Amino acid sequence: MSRTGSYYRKFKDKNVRLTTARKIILDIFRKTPRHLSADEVFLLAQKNYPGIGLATVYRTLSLLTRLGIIHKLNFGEGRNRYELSTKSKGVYHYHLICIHCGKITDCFDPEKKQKEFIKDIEKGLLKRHKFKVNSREIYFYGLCKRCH
Amino acid sequence: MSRTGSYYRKFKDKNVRLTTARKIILDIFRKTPRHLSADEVFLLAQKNYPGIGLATVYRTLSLLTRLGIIHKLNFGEGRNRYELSTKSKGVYHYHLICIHCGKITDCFDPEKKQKEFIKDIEKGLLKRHKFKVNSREIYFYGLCKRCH
DNA sequence: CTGGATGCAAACAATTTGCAAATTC
DNA sequence: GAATTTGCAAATTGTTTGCATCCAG
Repeated sequence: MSRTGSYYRKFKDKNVRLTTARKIILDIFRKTPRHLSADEVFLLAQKNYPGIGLATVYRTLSLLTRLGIIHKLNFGEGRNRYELSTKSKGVYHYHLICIHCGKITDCFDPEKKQKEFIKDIEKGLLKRHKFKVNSREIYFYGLCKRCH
Repeated sequence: MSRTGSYYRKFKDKNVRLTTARKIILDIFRKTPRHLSADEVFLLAQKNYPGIGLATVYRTLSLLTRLGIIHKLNFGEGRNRYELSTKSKGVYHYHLICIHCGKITDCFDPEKKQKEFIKDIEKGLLKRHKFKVNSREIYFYGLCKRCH
């Protein structure tokens, strides 16, 4: 509830209505540690809320992205995926994509210095390019454990 | 010609036919320092080769990607873009995407140490995850010079 | 000459949109 | 009660595919 509350506050702040569909979808992201496609969200949502429409899912995904609550990803599959934004927690992670079997792995930064390094790069971007970084996406493509 | 030759060799090696359409499209990438969508490639190709079909463009993009000559990118616009693969030259670069105006900027690594650092991360991925990195994509989303 | 490559149109798939009915505040 | 939000179906858009014809090797 405490964490949920912090999300709900973002709705209030922007004068966005807190509807059943939106609560359900937000909950799905909070409970599912995966990169979900619109379709997958739709299927999961139907379990608790039959009758929800796919269009609503799309509209909600777009809204949550705009609110900075979730983050859109693309692994080159021809569709988008979404994950809870970890920006607030300051957790940086990479995505490993196997070019053979398609498996996607989250790789949380095991070393403090890596995060520091990325911050360094971002400072440089601000100084040299006047570009203010909001979020970052780092993908490594290659062969996973099982495929090479 | 010398560089072109090195691309053509990849065709020969894989027993892939060197057709007019393919030469034209390869040339477009060699001459255009931008991230091109299939549609843009199609339009540019028509200038030198009217009558080329969009399907051929798509098939060629897929082929060149498979040959490792170009690299597929996605900036969350709902379509893919492609750029000449710089892997062979060992040049790493980031993409800066402005979330306000949509402008995309290439940012070539200005400091040697950054490249070294990424190599370091990749060594770690191999050791800890047994994941062999083939290529990487780094996107920074935020506000560009003009938008903030 | 022969199999791979092309162009065209039709097929697909993900996402978006218009609109009347239902909800939230 | 007023203004958003929803569900549905239809419309869009990027990409893929089937097939007869064409062309590189």
